[in-house]
Amino acid sequence: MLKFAAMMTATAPAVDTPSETESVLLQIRRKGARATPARIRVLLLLRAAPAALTHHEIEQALGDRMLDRVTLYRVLDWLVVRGLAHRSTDAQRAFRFSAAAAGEHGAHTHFRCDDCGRVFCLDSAPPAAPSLPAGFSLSRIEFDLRGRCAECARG
Amino acid sequence: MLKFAAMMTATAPAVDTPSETESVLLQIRRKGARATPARIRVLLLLRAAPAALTHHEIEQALGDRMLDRVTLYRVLDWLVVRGLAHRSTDAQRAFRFSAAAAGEHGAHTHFRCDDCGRVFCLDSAPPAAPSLPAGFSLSRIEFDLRGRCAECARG
DNA sequence: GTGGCAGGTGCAACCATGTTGCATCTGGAG
DNA sequence: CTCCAGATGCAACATGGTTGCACCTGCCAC
Ligand SMILES: [Mn+2]
Ligand SMILES: [Mn+2]
Ligand SMILES: [Zn+2]
Ligand SMILES: [Zn+2]
Repeated sequence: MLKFAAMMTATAPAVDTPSETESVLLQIRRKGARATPARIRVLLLLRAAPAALTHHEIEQALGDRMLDRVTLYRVLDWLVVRGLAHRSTDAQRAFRFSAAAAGEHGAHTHFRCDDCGRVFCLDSAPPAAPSLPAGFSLSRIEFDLRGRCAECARG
Repeated sequence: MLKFAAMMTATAPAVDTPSETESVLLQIRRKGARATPARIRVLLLLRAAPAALTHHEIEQALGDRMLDRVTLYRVLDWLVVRGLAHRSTDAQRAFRFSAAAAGEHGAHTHFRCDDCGRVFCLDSAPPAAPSLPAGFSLSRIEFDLRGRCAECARG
């Protein structure tokens, strides 16, 4: 599977432009918490990523300036609880994290690559819910498309 | 969460009637493999289960006649590879297994309880796929409804 | 029926992913 | 500048799943 470092340098502009950093810093402060380097760097990464990332991929991407493993888990949990990131579970039973688009809420469509395991967030709105058995209550719809991503299909 | 043993005795008829056993035995032999007690018992269980089960729940349900942990993993893998069972990943990042309905193929709708983690297979057909980015190839649609099941909503 | 053996099983060790407890450190309010 | 709630790092633990290898057994040939 593609290393995230390569993915980033290949497809994305510099991650920590002053404007992006400023935006992230405010996003964090607005939640009434400290804008620590750990949170800032991780949120910048997620916002620049073209797909949802695993804990491991984030570690790789942080490179030499690596955070403690546990701190990274805690930063990610914090981002999710505060609604700044999403967490989903991939086919390899690992969590994947993506930045929540500002103001975004509700259901949300994904494509998961069975080969490399990456999750791509699609724009198209998910379909409406069918009726459920009696007594069941619905809180959220997850509409996942599975197959191979362009990268993996090409290789 | 509800113990599977209780679930079974409460809702299902005897699991190993001669006809069911015979059917399962043939299903296995037709794949050109040995009909071992491990495979037979596990497949009977999956076919009788009202929802997708975790490795752990299957262990519990086997009770005193427990298989080795690893053997159970291998039996489940074998069933999945041969198309006799489905595997999905639940919100607690554990695999869940269900018997593949005979001759069934293609997409397939689920309800996952956020409380007890069980996966219920619904009958309704999933919606059609939206268009994908260039180069992506679709192999399967996963349409999951999340919320609380009747059991958990009541309690 | 009775071997023989490919395929299946058990056991021990291992790995990956995520969590908990606790001592230490620091962002940012005052 | 000081102070401390909140953030971090480190060690230990938990859970779910995998690998390696010796031993066992369903099932086919005879
Ligand atoms: Mn998403
Ligand atoms: Mn199913
Ligand atoms: Zn891929
Ligand atoms: Zn439930």
